[in-house]
Amino acid sequence: MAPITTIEHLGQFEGQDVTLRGWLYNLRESGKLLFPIFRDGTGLVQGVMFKKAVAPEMFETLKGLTQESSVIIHGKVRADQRAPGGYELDLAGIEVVQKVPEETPYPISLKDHGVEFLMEHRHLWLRSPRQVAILRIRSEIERAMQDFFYSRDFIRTDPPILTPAACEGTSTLFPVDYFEEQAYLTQSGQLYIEATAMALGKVYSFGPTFRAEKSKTRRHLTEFWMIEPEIAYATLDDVMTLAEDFITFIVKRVLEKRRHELEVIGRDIAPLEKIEPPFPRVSYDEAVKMLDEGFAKGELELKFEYGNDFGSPDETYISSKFDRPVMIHRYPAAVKAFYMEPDPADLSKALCVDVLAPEGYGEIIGGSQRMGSYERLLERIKQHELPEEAFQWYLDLRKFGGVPHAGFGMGLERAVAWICKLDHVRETIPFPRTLNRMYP
RNA sequence: UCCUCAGUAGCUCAAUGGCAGAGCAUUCGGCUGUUAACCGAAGGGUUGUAGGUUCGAGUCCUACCUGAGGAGCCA
Repeated sequence: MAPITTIEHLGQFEGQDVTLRGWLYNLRESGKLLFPIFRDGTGLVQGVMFKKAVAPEMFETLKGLTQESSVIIHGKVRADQRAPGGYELDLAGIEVVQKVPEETPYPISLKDHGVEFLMEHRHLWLRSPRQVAILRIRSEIERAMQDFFYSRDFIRTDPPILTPAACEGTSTLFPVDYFEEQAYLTQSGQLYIEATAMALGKVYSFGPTFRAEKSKTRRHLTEFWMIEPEIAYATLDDVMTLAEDFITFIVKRVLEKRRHELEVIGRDIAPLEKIEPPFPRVSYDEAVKMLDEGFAKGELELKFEYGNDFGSPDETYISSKFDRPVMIHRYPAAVKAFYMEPDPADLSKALCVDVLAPEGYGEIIGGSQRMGSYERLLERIKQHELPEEAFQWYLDLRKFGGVPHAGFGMGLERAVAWICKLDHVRETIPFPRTLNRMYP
């Protein structure tokens, strides 16, 4: 019995008989010759079957096979200049595991399809080479992120998904009936990992988060994955440097391990190769100057009003001026979250940072130094009309050995979309949840 | 919530207000090196829904439904 292997490892078996287990991706025929293309999740390989080389039933079996039928194939690996992957398989045998019925052919043909159709068949769309490549890159990024934090002695702590109260207002939360009580799906693990950071020093969390915003753009999902480090005795500068090293580490890992997948999706890797520290650090005030200049030159349609948060077009404009991620820091406290520490040099500003990805992908990281003072935090909670009782535990962190601490959160799907240069974040996650879609 | 665009065969799209079509997919036939193979044939339609204008509506008008991506908000 020939050894079982996968398409990505075929090169190790040149000249030998092997067994592959996968699916029929396409079938071309030319008279007495059949050219099936198989896929197995690791790649594509073309098989060749001459009518005279095999039993007549074998030839007819393959000839009648339909797209995406599952098959186990046996054949000899042969290097071939004409093959895109460098190898072909001279077929000796084929076992059909399940044949796709002719009356219900596989719906996703090799031609173009529209977004709605593909999303309706997401469970099958995932099989296409492009989607497989993207998910392999996503997996590599997930692994790289965690390798990065483990190599720096962070401990992973998992915050709850079900939470008792809103941390920034209820309008963007999904309510859940929790027995007799109202609960919500978390929109960030940050507040909880501030607590675990006080227990363990350097921690991170990685998990799903939920936003009920009615946003329908290429940058939004209602369910997305976020990785959040939180560090005791850290300042804004510390997390800005950490974010820079973090992004660089991830990009380098993808370039190292998933170069083939980047090729499959047609990603130009030159911009990724430029990702090196230091990243430009631009204060809010400096960024506003850039926007004013942009408006004066006619490169921006609307005049930016000082004190506002940046909109999407503003972020795109600023990031377009740099060839690597740009870190914008010290926004007006009024437009940022209640838990951010004020800048001692200008109390109207918050010690916070947004990292904007290059190539128009917008914000991928948001971080800050957290409020240290019990009294000031309590005042902010009251100002924002948040339920004080629900935040008692959070206030406790400032009462029992409070220390300066800081952290950030990165939206995984936006990072993957940028690294893969995708048009839409929906392709970065197996089953995207958007404003108008929960199926499949 | 607002703005813009789109909905015709299983899929991707055509059709000046005048006979609803092509490519792919499926089925049948042909081809010994095909690269989204190619060549020939067949089957396949409640033109998103409901009204309206008209001799006549896929096409024009109104409302609604569904979807898309942009604003706001955000990672």
